[in-house]
Amino acid sequence: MALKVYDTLRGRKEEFAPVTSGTAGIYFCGMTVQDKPHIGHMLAFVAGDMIRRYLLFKGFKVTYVQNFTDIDDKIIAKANEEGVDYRTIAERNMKEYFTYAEELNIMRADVYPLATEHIGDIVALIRTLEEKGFAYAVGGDVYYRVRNFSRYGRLSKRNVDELVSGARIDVGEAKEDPLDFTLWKAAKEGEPAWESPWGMGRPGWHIECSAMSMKYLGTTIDMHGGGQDLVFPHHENEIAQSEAATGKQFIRYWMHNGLLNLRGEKMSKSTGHFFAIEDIVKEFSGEVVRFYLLSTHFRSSTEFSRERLREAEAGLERIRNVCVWIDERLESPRGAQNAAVSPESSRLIAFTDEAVAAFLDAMDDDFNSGEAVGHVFRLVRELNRIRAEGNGAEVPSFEAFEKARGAFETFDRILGLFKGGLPKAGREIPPEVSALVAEREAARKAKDWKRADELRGRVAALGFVIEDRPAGPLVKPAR
RNA sequence: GGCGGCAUAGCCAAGUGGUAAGGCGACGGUCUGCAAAACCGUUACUCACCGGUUCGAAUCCGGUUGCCGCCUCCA
Repeated sequence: MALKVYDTLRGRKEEFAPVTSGTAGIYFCGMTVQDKPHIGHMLAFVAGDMIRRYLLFKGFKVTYVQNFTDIDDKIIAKANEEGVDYRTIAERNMKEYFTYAEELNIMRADVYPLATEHIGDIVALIRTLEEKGFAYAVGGDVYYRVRNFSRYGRLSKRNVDELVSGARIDVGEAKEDPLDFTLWKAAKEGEPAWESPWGMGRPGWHIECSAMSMKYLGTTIDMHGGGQDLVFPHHENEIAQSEAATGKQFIRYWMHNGLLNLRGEKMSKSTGHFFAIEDIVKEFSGEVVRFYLLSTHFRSSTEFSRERLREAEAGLERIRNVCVWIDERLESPRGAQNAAVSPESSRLIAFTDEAVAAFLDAMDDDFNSGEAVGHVFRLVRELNRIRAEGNGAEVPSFEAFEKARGAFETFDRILGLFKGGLPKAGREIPPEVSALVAEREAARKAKDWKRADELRGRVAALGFVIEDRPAGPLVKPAR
């Protein structure tokens, strides 16, 4: 099945056809680093990461660019508030981003362009727009002439004439039309500023993304992603700027993730109504947070909930347990001795193939990770069933278990479930823990349950849990 | 007011023409010294409501109700 991608502009799923066959250029709108990242941001970046991983899995040569907008009014305001340079604020929040991106197993982008490091490209783009009649300078400001771009409003399904009522002219602005937006903003006294043909100033919001995306990915880019709240005006303006300058289609597929709400209200930096990822990661592992975010299709908006996180934690633990069991089977010499052609084996191999195929079909359908996760769980249950019932001759073969492990490797590679690769059987148990476990086994043989429970308590205090299996105790790190 | 989207079990959630994935939870059972993990069974005769198209609709069309987002900074 071919990969289908929902494009916001066309409003429907389309078969993915990149500019150059076999390669995919993706630009993902990163943060304006005015504040620390919240869980809603992370949803967007996890979604982008999952899309990228899937394209890599499909064999595409992917170039992934995620910007930071490191200069804007809010950053300046924050810097003034704290009495520091704007860079201090920007750098601090970028560092925060990287810390939690790593927690959530988000791959590093190929390029992380900063607005302030691309002033030359931005100025050049504005000059082009000026020459083509799409931009005009008034004093030290430069504006985009929206009504000159006939396709304006197509992405966000808005009619230019109906937009006028919402638009407004701020005090001190000298726009020709209320719809026009700022490309370059003259600096006030004491503000960070760069040289330009229009005097000292800084780029407006929107233009940096046009300049940087085209610089790294070309004039026509395969995919551009971001939150649904960026559709208007940010992405609408990006199209206007880029296509007016180049005369070419800017983006082939617009991908917008749904927003994460909190108590029925969108999380927002400006109102302080949000959960910083920093606080959530104190309660749940980054892997759990990621799994939670991927359990729903990225395009639907959802409600942030600790209860859902707890459910995700339980579910991920199930997957982890089965991976550990597969590893145990493959590591045990007994596992290798089973006949390759038992009915159990062929059944498991067929089931695994079917589950992987269904998983990939779901991913091909607009990266439907929610459905894909369902297929992961189907295989989990099948394996657990074998584990519960299977003993003796009907245990599947080494090859069948290898097949199962391969399936989970595929799931992990695409969804990024586990930071250090697939969970393995506990082979790295500290000697003091093993000693306690052995002591407890002796107590259990002697039916000294009190002593056994006490020893289990001591093992727990060291951060490990014991599961008494028919074949002996399994020790694993507590989660 | 304009534009867009969504309504599926106790909760979350997949499903765009062929008769309801999956997870969490709950209840009953199995295993177990206990626990943990796990398995089996039960948990939507039905997909907000009303019409229509069709041999057949949760899925398409029209209408109604409710919720949400955007229209201002925002992933």
